[in-house]
Amino acid sequence: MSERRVRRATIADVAGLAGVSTATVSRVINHAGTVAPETARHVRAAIETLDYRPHAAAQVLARNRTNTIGLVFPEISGYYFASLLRGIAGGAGTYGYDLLIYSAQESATYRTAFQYPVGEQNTDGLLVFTDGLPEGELRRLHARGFPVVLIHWSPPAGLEIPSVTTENKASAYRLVDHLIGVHGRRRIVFLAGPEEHEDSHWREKGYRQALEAHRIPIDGALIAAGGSDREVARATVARLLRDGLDFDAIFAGDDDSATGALTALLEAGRRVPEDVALVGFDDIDIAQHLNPPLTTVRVPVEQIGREAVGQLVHLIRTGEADLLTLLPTQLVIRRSCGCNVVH
Amino acid sequence: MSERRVRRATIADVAGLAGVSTATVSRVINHAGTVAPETARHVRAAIETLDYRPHAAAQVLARNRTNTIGLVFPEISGYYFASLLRGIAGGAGTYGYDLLIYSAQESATYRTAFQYPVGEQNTDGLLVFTDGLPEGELRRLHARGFPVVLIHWSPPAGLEIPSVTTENKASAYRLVDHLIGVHGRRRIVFLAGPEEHEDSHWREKGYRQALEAHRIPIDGALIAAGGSDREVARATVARLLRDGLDFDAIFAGDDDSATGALTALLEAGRRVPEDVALVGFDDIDIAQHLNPPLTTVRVPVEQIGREAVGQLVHLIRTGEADLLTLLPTQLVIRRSCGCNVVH
DNA sequence: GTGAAAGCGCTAACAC
DNA sequence: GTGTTAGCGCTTTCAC
Repeated sequence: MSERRVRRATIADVAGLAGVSTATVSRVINHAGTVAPETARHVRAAIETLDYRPHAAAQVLARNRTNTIGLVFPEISGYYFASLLRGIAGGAGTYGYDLLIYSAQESATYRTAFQYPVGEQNTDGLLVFTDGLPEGELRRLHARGFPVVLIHWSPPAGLEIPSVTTENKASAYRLVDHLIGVHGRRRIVFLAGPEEHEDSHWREKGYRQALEAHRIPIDGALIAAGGSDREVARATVARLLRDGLDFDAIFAGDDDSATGALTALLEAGRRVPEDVALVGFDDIDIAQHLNPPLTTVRVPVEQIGREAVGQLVHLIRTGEADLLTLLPTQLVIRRSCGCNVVH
Repeated sequence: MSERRVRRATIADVAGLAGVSTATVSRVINHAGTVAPETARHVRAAIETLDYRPHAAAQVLARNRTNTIGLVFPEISGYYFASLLRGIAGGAGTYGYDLLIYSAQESATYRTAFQYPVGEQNTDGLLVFTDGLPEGELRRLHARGFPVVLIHWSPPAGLEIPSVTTENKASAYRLVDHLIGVHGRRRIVFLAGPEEHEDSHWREKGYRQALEAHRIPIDGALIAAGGSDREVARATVARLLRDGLDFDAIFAGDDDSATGALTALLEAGRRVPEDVALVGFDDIDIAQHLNPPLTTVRVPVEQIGREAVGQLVHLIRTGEADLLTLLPTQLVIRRSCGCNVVH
């Protein structure tokens, strides 16, 4: 197919047709200043006739605000991401901001420029998910006083950048405590995420504290890589099983990993939870549909997204925001831990 | 925390510091025209010193192109969405376009304006997923010759708008044919999606043709609502089971529904695939981790996203694009259909 | 209540 | 190889 483009109407065209000045048209568009009802009607009629849309860039230039929020993240994947984006898109909509997104994974190929595709030049503020931006860029933005809010990670040392995340440590503690206290498990595997994954770090802390509280010595052999990646978790658990490691439970770090761990367990003929209890973290949509349904911690992902937008908008408008927002979680007991719940 | 904003440098500041005109700075920024190497070095030094970033809106206004692609969709959810967005974000990056996204779910609250938050005023072209935009807006854009590409749906009658989707009917046919031909199933439930869900419509066509090919009469009782929503699928299958409907297989419409159907089946004590064979569509990440692993059709979701961007960019740049792009699928046999595959 | 006009920061045509 | 300058389409101040 092929198209011929139609010339777009400008504010001057509208003004001409309505027999008023561009200033008046602008007032009508923005519901600003005072315009006689009759005049306004003419203007609106002209807008309709010409199918006029204010040119966004021209407005931005004149107003000196973009009315746009930028979102940066390292990679797009999984249920978790979709929920977070839903919250962010919803929040942006609520506050009347547009959403410009940039995923770091796409960059390498073509970015030779000296700038990120999203930043001060095209947004009023940035939301950065986990380690979406290198420290240098973060420092630069901070030095310029450009509004930034972090999601699911903390600023580098010395940078006072607000961040929004969830109560990882205490929740992990409760989860592992449940495994030990209620189900008598003592050889609990923890699948740790990558170094830079802060959530995993705090969850491991909670895991360790729970063991200590029950006077169970920490066994390094039980802590293995696999958090935050389904396939890695699957491979890791398969390996532990092959190696004949003795364990009676797995805390998978997150639900995605739990999924992989479950597959490995079933493939090896282990019964869950009879032979090995399994718990995750996040409560992604699929958790309740696993077989057995997964015991986990519900993270209010969508709400985290909304809250982050709220903090950012506040920062943009007032220059102020809470340095740390910690959203509460909830233990979700299903069957994979050994409980026998009707759900 | 609180911030003080720093004044941003303009092209004039850079020109001043480097002792050249703004035109020269512009040439350096855009690698356009000719600039003496020595001069360019000075300019770059000035840019560095002032931490200068070209104001995006000013560039847009002067160039008369936004270099931005808009993405519109009705709702954000599931693995499918994440994969699609990954493809789109990747494609946009490859072609050097920014990505502005808008989810219809956010609108109602605050949009009183006469325009969608994404359109001719702030993008060079639009990607519209399923029924993300009402027909009226589509017609308006089309009338203006504004570049639009549809993903996973067709244009309303009479509108020649390019669309990118996948081979639904033929794939559904092969899937159901497998259930009948290989596993001897004859009472196959189909979980249909909502009316406006085109994919579901074509998949149902494939389902019907496969039955006909095997001379199995279509039984209306076997076609029930539930496609494209996990919870609806679960409830529907639970009801069919309660009602004592006789069936030996389920074609769930998509993997999300298959997940819900599986839960309902297991809760009712049915064995999959022994009592009831189950197949899905899409091959979302989780499909292989279900228990039993799900037999399904692999839809190249990420590639669909990339291809859509490719078509849109071509349309923007040349005014031409393919009216229909149909991406091929692949049957993925796992165990939920009754096959006994090592995977 | 309305209009004139000065920018907003940049690009690109043209002149030198 | 580089500078001058006229827009790009809008908002907003200041007059009237």
